[in-house]
Amino acid sequence: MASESESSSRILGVAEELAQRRGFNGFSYGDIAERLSITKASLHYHFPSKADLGQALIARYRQSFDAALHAIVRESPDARRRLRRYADLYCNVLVDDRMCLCGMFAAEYSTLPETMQTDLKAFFDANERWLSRVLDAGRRDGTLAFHGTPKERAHLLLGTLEGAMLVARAYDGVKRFRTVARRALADIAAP
Amino acid sequence: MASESESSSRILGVAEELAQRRGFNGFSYGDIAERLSITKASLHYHFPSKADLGQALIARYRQSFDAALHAIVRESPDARRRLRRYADLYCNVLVDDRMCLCGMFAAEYSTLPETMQTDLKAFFDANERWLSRVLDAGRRDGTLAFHGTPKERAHLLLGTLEGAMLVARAYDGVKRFRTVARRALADIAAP
DNA sequence: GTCTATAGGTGGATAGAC
DNA sequence: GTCTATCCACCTATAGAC
Repeated sequence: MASESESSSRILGVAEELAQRRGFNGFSYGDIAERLSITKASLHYHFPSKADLGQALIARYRQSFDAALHAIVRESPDARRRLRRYADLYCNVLVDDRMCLCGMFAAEYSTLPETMQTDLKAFFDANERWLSRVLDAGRRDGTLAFHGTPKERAHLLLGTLEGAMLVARAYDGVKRFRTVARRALADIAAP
Repeated sequence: MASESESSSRILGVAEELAQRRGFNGFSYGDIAERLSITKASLHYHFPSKADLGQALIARYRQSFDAALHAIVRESPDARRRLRRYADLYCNVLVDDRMCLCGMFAAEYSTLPETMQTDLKAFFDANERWLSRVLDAGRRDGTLAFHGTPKERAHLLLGTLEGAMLVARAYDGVKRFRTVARRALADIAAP
């Protein structure tokens, strides 16, 4: 893993914002260059092809997501609290008028380079493994109650949050998202 | 409402497929022209700008969706059965390796022309009105059971189905979608 | 309605100087 | 690492002949 130069991480920050707001096919090297007041050629020095840039975006996003998940486990012992904080991660993205990076890339899936497709699935897999464990533990200790396997529930919950986010963005609807997310979590809380 | 020429509807058919698979920013007049063995200039005769094409796509999609919803109401009196058939609409899109047209456009929302944004919201509004009514009726006659308002539930259900679709497509996962959709519907079936 | 031809712009990407 | 300059492919869109 290359230790990131400051230039690279500034580039990734701008690219991430654009990708989350407009999609991978919705921004160009020109857009990034303009915002950073550098040239497109300089960008190609750091990320030779757009596929490289996209892969770096997913890697970075995943790292920060993983860190957030670890923090949740460390700081919140209760399963319901963990899920609420998980949903808050999505919410914080939405208030900044962004879509989840990987949800956005999922929409564009068939147009992405293979490397990005592979890393994208790995991101979702990691999310679902984490959710599965939290759901399983919560049901065992009696704080959660739901039908089906934890894995199935994890699929459902991930889909619900991504989908609620997707639709809410068209309505500038952070409030809408919050209501839906709370409802979804309340449904699996033990009575 | 212009009665559609045969050329126009053939163009829309191809454009719809491309839009559902690759997104509005993921296909071009050139792609359509190639598949229909005509020139790009001919396409511009029928749809002067890409915004016009996009608007026509949403209008057409909404018409066929509305027709399907009416058919469901006509043929299925039971609320649970109606919801199952509603989910089947999504499933039939997915098996063709497509995403819901409007779910795809929702991802690209901020890059779309204003006219398309407006029509997109109207599509979701209509869907949620229909779902609300079905959910409300089902709870009244005792076939469904859920917390919160029918409108809230409609938001949740729509988000869940769109999101499950979004993620499932990355896994070539019709089966995955079906499982998630069944689970979501089972959650609101009366015991 | 469909064509040829073309305009005017932007996309990702590279060569080579500094 | 960043620049200028440039390549070539592709994009949406238009003019005008048939």
